[in-house]
Formats: sequence, structure tokens, C-alpha cells
Amino acid sequence: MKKKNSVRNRSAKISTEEKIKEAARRLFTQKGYAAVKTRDIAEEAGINLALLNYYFRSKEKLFNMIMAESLQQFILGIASILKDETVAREERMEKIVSYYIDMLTQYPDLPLFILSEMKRQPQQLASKFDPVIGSARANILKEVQNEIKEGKIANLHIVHFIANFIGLTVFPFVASPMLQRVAQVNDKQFKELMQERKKLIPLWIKTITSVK
Amino acid sequence: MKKKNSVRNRSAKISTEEKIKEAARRLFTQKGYAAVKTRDIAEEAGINLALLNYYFRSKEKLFNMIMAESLQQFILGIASILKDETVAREERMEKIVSYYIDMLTQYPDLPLFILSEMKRQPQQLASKFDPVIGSARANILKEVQNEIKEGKIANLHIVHFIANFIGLTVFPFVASPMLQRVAQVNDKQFKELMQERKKLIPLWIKTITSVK
DNA sequence: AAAATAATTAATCATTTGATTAAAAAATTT
DNA sequence: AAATTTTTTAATCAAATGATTAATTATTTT
Repeated sequence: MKKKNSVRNRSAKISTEEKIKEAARRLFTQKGYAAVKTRDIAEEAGINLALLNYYFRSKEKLFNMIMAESLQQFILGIASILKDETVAREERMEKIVSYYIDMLTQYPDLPLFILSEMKRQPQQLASKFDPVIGSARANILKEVQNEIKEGKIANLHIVHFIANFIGLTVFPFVASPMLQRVAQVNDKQFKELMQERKKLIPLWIKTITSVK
Repeated sequence: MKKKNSVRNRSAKISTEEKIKEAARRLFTQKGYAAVKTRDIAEEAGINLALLNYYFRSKEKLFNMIMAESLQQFILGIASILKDETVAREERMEKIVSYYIDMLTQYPDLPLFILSEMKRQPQQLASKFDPVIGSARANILKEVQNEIKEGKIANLHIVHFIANFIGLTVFPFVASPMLQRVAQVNDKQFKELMQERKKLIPLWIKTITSVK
């Protein structure tokens, strides 16, 4: 059986274990849980099938590990920016949009993967949002409500606020196959347009939420 | 073997065939191609497994049929509104948003299903957009470009225009599990908020595209 | 270097899964 | 109502799939 924490273990094990994990991450985010076979992962990682179970016990456990990390990646960066009260809300928004767009450019499959799998097991996955969001949620909500009271921004339900903000940022990546097709835009152009949105989205949100 | 077009056939056949198709539609849109087993469909439809292959030859053929119909449903209504040149662009936009939101309220799983499967087989599926979009595309594109020239709306790349428009409309439904969780909103409230967006989105698009 | 531990492999298992077959039941035609 | 055709069913197949096992190789400890 496996015993971790030996010296030899540490260097060699992490290498194969990491190989499997990376292969699994690529495939799972590309095709979703059900469409990926353990043998695909083994082949993609260049290892023997049995090693997958040796290191991760089962397909499902491996998947859960990867999903947890993907969620973290998706949320954590944002939460940290949200919490940073040294910068004003507007500027924080610019930072988040910029952060998101860079991340999505690098990992364009991430959002559709998360959204799809979140529908598969809503309660279990969505609950992982709570601890990370939790603290930031109260702050940002209060801030927005304050600004509404002060008449700085329009009186919009927080759902509209969040949906618009994340939707404008994330949706183009989720729908890029369709978008690029319809608008006849190649990958390079698409990336440039997404870069443009770093400046545009905060501007748009501002005009949307500005009181008339 | 099967021979269609007999009288008896027509009434009875359509009934079971339709039962299978509806069950398959429910399951496929909920869980995606790979996660649905033919036995699930048979059970959901309350029929013998062999009947699925009797009527549809294979899981894949059944799926393709359903996907084609889903795409139609998603695009066709919009295309018809787009083509209708009797109403002005702005008003047409309101109609489309309203149409979309009503449809998405009724079939909330549709967009994530289409987006997911479109990633699985981009060329094959996306090409089905072309004939439907094709004709409308040229018109709307020209119109928008005209309005840009006339200085009526801001000079935005068509990708931004489409991404914003569809993103604002569709994204909340795609992300509803997360959205509802984070904003602590129940199903009824969520639906009400989506109804609100029928008026809000055209307004927002207008302010976004208005020249400063 | 011998012993002990950990990593890797090929072979195999038990289920699951998509699909088919041959026979039975139901409906239609003659 | 007999013959024919269509629909439905239970049983079965072959391949795919997740997982395990027992043996082998590599590494670490003593």
C-alpha cells in the first residue's frame, strides 16, 4: 500500500500525481465529468490506469479534488479583491474585471465547466461558495446599498447588479464558439476584443447604474 | 421491420415515439449527452429499451434530432423577429428580450445545454446557426453600422453589441444556481427579477450604446 | 548490500451500457 | 376471421468502463 511522506515519495510521487491531476483537469474542464473516461485520463497523463486509482482511489474523488480547486481559482482571487477595502468600489470593480478577463483568456473552459457541474450537484458545489463569498458578500452588499441610499447609483436589486457584472464579463467566453461564428471573428481578434472589455465593462456598469 | 404511414401506425406510433423524444429531451437538456444512459430514457419514458432503438436507431441519432430542434427553438423565434423590418431596431430589441426571457423562464436548461454541446462539436453544431442567422445577420449588421455612422449609437464592435445583448439576457439563467445562492433569492423572486429585466435590458443597452 | 517500502505494470473482474435478436402481442389489411 | 404488418417485450451480446489484484520494478531505509 501507499505510504506518503517519505523523502523519495515527495519528489517522485508529486510528479506523477501532478501529471494525473493536470491531465484530469484538462479533460474534465473540456468535456465534463461523464464524458471523460478514466482510460482517457491515464492516456493523456501517460501513466498506467491503475495508478489513477492508486493515487486518487476513484474517478469521483479525483474529480471532486479538481472541482474544488477550480472553484477556488474562480472565486478566491475575486474574494480577495472584494475584501480589500483600501480601494474604492469602482476601482475594485476595474481590478476584478481585469483579473477575470485575464484568467478567462488563459482558462476559457473554466466557467462553462463550473456552471455545468454546478447544475449537476447544486447544493454540494454551491455550498462551497458560501465560506469564500460569505465575508465579502456582506461588505459589498452593504456598500452598494449605501451608495443607493446616498443616491450615487441607481436603485437596482443586487441580483441585477451581480448578473450584469459577471454576465458581461464571463458570458462572451462561455458563448465564444457561437459568438465568433456569428460575428465571424477569429481567435486573435476575439482576444483583443476581450482586452477592450477590461475598460468598457466598468464604464458600462457605471452608466447602467448611474441615476438619471 | 418498421413500416410507417399505416393508419394505426400514425396514432399509436406518434404517441410512443413522442414519449421517448420528450423523455430524452428532458434528460439530455438536464444532464448532457454523456451523462444520460439509454436505459434512463427508457425508464423516464416508461417504455422498453429496445423501442428506443426501434424508433431512433441509436442514442446518437436521437440526440442529434433533439439538439436540432433545441437549436431551432433557440434561434428561430429570434430570427423571425430580426427579419421583421416593419418595426424599428429598438422596438425589435424589446421584442426579442421579452421573447427570450419568456422562453428561458419556461426552459431554463436550454442555454447551458446548447452552449455545452456546442463546445463538444463546435463545427457541426455551429454550422446550423448559419442558415438561420445568415439572412438576418447581414440586415442587422448593416443597420447597426448605419446607426453608428449617423451617430445615433456609439461605435462598438458588433461582438460587444451581441455579447452584451445576449449576455445580459441569457447569463442570469445559465448562472441561476450560483446567482440565487449568492444573492439569497428564491425561485419566485428570481422569476420576478427576470421579468423586470424585460424592461431594464433594452434600457441598459440603450444607455450603453448611446453616444456621450 | 540486505531488507523494507513505495511506485508501477499487466491482467483480470464485475458492472454498465448501447445495441440486437427472436419471439409475443397488438393492430391492420384482406 | 385469417393473413399480414407493426409494435412491444424479454433475453442476450459485445464492448466499454471503473476498479482491483498480484506480481514486478524502483527507491529508501537500515
